[in-house]
Amino acid sequence: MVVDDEPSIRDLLSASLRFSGFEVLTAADGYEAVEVAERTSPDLVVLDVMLPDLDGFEVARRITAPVLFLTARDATEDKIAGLGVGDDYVTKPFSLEEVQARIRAVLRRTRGESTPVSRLKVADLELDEDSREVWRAGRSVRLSPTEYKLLHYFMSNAGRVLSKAQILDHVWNYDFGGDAGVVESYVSYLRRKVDDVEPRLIHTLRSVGYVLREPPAG
Amino acid sequence: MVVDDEPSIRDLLSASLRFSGFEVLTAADGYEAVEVAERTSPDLVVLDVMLPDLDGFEVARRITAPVLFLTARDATEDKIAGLGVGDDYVTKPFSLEEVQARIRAVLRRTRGESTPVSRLKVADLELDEDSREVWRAGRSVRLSPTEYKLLHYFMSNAGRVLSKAQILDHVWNYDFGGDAGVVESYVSYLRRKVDDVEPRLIHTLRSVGYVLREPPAG
DNA sequence: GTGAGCCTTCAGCTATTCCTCAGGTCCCTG
DNA sequence: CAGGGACCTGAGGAATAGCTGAAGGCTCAC
Repeated sequence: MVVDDEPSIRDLLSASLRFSGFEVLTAADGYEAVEVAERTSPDLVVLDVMLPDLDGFEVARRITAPVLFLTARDATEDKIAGLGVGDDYVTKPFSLEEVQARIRAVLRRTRGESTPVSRLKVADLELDEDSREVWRAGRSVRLSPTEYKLLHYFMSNAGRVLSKAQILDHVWNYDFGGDAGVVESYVSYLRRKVDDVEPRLIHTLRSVGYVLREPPAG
Repeated sequence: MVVDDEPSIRDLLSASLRFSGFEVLTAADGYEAVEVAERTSPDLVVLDVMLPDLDGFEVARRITAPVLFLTARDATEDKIAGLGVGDDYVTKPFSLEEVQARIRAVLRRTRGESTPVSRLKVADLELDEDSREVWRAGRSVRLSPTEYKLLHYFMSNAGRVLSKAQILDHVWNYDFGGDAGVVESYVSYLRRKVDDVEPRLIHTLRSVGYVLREPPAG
C-alpha cells in the first residue's frame, strides 16, 4: 500500500511498483490508510511521514504491517530512529531504484528468511544485494553509491534496452533537474570499473540507449 | 512468550525475536499470560512487572517457565534483585541487544549446560559472551558497555551491512532521542581499540552503513 | 564530596562523490 | 570523404558523508 497526500508521488510509486509486479493499493491520508490497512492486510505500507490528518508515526502505530517511511531530508529524519524492527525509511526526494531496494529488503527481513534472489548474475559479473559487493571475473570491485544503483538497474534489466530517460527516471532522484549527460558519465565509470575485460557486457545502442548482456556468440 | 500491555513494546520485542529465529507468542495482561503459558509451555517468558491486572510477580509464581522481567529503573528494580524471583531482569528503556543477550543467558543456564555459541569469532577477532572478554590478534581488549554491545551486534551480523538507523535501533535504548552521530563516535572508538591492525574488519559503506567482515580477496 | 570512566554532542577537517563541461572520437549519412 | 550528431572521458569545483579530538555532563564507586 502507498500512502501519500501528493498525487504525483502516489502515482509515481504505484505505477513503478505495479510495473515490477506488485499489487498496489493507495491512500491519500492517515484515516484512509488505517481503514484500508485493516480491511486488506497489506504485506507492506509505504508511508509518508507528513500527512494532512494523522502523521505517519501514528498511522504506523495503528497498523500491523511493516512500514517503509518516506521523509524529508531534515529534522524529521532523526525522529525516524526508533523504528520498529522490520521497518526502514527513505528520504525525499528518492529514486525508484532506492525505494524498490528498501521494499525488497523489508519484505525479506519480515517475511520468512526464504532469501529470494539476493544475488544477481550476468556472465562473470555478480552483484550481492545484501553485502552490496560486486565482482567481475572473480575480482571484487568497489563502487560508489550511484555507480552501484546504476549497475543494479542494469542487472535487474539484463538483456533489455534502457533509454537514458528511463535510466534517469529510475536511478536518479525524481527531482533531478540536470540532463542525460550524467548517465553517460556514469556508464563510463562503470565500464572502467566492471567492464574492462572481455566479454564486454555494457553495449551502446546509438540514439536508443544502453543494454547489459552477453554478446551473442559468433 | 512476550508479556506487556503496551503494544509498541510487544511488537518491538516479538519482531526482533522472530527475526533472530525464535518462535514468539504474546500476551497483553496477566491472566492471558498465565493461560497461554499453561497451554503452550514456553521455554521462557519475557514479563513486564507492571501489568493492568495481575502484577508480574504474581504471574511468575503461577507459571513454571523461566522468567526475564522487564522493569522500570526505580524501586521495583531493587525488589526484583532482592526477591530471587525470576531468573534475570532488564530495566526499561532497554536495547534489543541487551534483551537478547539476557534471554540467551537464561536459556543457556536453565536449559541443559550445552553451552551453544557463547563465543563469536571473525578472523582474529574473538568475543566471549560469558566473560564479556574480547581479543584482537590474541591481545585482550577492554571495552566499555556500549562499545561491547556495538561490537557484539557487529559480530552477530558479520558480513551483513548494517545501517546507522539499524544500529541505533538495536544497540541503543529504544527511547534514545539523539541522532546517528553517536554511532560514528563509537565506531571510531571500536576501530581504535579492536581494528588498529591488518586486516581491517570494520568497513564504511558511504551513505549506506557499516559492515564487519574480512576484506574480500582480490 | 571527589575523581574516574562513560556517554553524547559538536565542529573542523578529510576524503569521497556528484555533476558539469568541453574537447575529442566514433559512426552514420549524404 | 566530409559533416554532424551522438557518445566518451578527463578534469575540476561544489557538495556531502564520515572521522576524530575535545569538551560538558552524568553516574557510580570510593
